[in-house]
Amino acid sequence: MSSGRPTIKDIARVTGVSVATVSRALRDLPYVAPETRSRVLEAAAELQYEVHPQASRLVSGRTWTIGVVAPQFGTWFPFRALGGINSVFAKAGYDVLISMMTAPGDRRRFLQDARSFCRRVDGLVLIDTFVSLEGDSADAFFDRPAVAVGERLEGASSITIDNRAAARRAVEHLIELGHARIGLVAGPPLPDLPTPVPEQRRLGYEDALRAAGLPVDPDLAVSGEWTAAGGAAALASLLDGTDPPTAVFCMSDEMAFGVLRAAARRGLGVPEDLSVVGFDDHDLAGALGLTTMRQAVDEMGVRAAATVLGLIDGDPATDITWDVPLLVRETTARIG
Amino acid sequence: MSSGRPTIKDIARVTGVSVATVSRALRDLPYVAPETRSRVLEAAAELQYEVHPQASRLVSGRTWTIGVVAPQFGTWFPFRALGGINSVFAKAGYDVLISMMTAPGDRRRFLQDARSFCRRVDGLVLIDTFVSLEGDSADAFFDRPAVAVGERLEGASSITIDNRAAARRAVEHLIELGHARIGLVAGPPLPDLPTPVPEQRRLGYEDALRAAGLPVDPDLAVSGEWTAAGGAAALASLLDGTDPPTAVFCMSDEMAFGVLRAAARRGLGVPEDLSVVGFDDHDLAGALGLTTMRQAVDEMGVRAAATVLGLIDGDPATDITWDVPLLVRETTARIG
DNA sequence: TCCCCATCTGTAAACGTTTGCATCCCTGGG
DNA sequence: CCCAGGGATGCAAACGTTTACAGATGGGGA
Repeated sequence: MSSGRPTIKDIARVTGVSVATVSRALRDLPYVAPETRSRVLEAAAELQYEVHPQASRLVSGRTWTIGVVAPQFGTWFPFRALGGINSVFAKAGYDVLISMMTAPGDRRRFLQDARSFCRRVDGLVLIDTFVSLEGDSADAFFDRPAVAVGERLEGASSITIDNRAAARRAVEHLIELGHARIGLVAGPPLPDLPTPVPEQRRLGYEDALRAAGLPVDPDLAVSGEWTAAGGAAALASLLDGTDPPTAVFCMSDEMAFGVLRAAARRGLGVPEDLSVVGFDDHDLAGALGLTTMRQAVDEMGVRAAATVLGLIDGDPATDITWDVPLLVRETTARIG
Repeated sequence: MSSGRPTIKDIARVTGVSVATVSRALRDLPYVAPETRSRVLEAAAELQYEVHPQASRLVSGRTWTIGVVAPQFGTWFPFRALGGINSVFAKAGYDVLISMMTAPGDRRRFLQDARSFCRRVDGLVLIDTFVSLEGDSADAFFDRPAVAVGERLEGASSITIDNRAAARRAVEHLIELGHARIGLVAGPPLPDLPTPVPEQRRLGYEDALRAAGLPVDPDLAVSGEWTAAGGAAALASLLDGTDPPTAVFCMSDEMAFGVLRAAARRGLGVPEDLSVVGFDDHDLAGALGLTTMRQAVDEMGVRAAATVLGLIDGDPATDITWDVPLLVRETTARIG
């Protein structure tokens, strides 16, 4: 009666041993005679047997699944990270379950479903989720090994960057090149995603100015959407002001791309007339020659995944701060 | 003895009914007295009960999980699609399991694991996977409702675009503007990913030229990597030839971005000196003013997901060809 | 009044594994 | 020759649901 997929029972019948022995043989457990084991494996191959995941999971308690939570604000960052994360887990034999927050309303839904989502997985990677700001809702995550990338999480591991220091470094670079009027192209706080990132980068910008004894001119800081179009609009308003900047720091590369484009349309040469530095090292940044702060997202993803694996094996929680080096390319130059 | 998470049994004990009744009440099945149902629901809420997915899946056979397979060649396309796909499934109560092919070797691994991957899911979305070219390995996918996006799949549903016609349309646009020497910035066939896409787009390019009575000059077709850098390199070699083109069609927007950049570095004005049309409608295309063929990836994803849901409900398989309209922006102009 | 049927509920057998425990056999040391 | 002990195996009870089936109750039509 082997109507459906073969089960462990079928193998037992064929080889003449008990299901227990088959189970042990298949999982390389000790106390199985070599000859028995090979007979079992042979039969399994013959029948094209594959373990029924649900059954195995029910009794063992392990799901062999990792949950990855990612927002879809800005497609670039989370997907890149996902690539790194996935490769590690695939190699380790884990399935990857994703939960993306596409629309604003998704965040509430996500937090509500968090408990049941966690129940399906052995571990979690939270990308830019900022659950730490959610109070008790976040508790759901803590009965599983979890690592947050982009935020520090009490009771879990984390991989973060120092946004403030990195932004400061970017602006220092411009100051070193002799710029004194430096604009800030800021992204707004995201609706529905309580991230401190924009604020941190703004503070870094101000830190650099103050440390150099330069004034912090509110007219030089404008914000637009976190997109190329937003960056273009921001630059336009910056250039329309009296006494426009000779350089700008953009909170993201995508915004910087918009700035580059807007500058070109106005006939402004980059970097001769305007220096631009971005943040991220977007896939296109290299090809477009954008000077930027490199966030090695895929490597961070790999590391996050490895950390989860470690936590599952009982390693203690760790907080890693990832380095964000300045990458000088062709959009910044000494003030002419 | 409720040490771990509460089970259906706990609810049964608390409310004084049998587990069968609890199960029925929780799932909104008929033949449960309204008063009983409300008592059960109350108790479930009280205990913070949640169904144990593995147990439920074991017996019912449904996993409430959808598998999404995506390559990570070019981060843009698959992630955009994933966003659309995910939103639909989340709403319908399905988990989304992903399998990404990050490195070349991943493809073989993926095909080997296909059978067991399929076993975990109720349905599949295959993004640019081109399993149809794999012979019997592809059979694994066919015992589950599946929809392929990007290729036509015998025995499954599909959502595709007509690459040849779209490419032809792009080139026709250039011809209509008076261009006669039109370059092709082609992407190479991908290692490890047997896709007919580059070939199709090349044929479309040639179709347009031939239909207009223009010669197909092999010197005008160069290929570079599927990246902005590749596009830049391709344009360089195109311009270094004798009798360079006045317009180029790029097989992807990312390549077109590189072309734009390379043109600017050479002091070539776009579109005055060179017209450029891309393919995809990348996130950045709008902000950069790139004329391109719009592939509405997220909508395709949404549609693919909805199709899978339909297949699960017993709908017949369908093949959808998605429209790819020309989007005229600012990188193409009448020759002159 | 009787019977039938619809509604409600409970019992128990699945689903396909894993795993604690018991059993048997065999070898080697005393 | 006996016994200890470990290797190899089997038995059966879980794991937490779903679901076929059977039983109980009550109301309405003949």
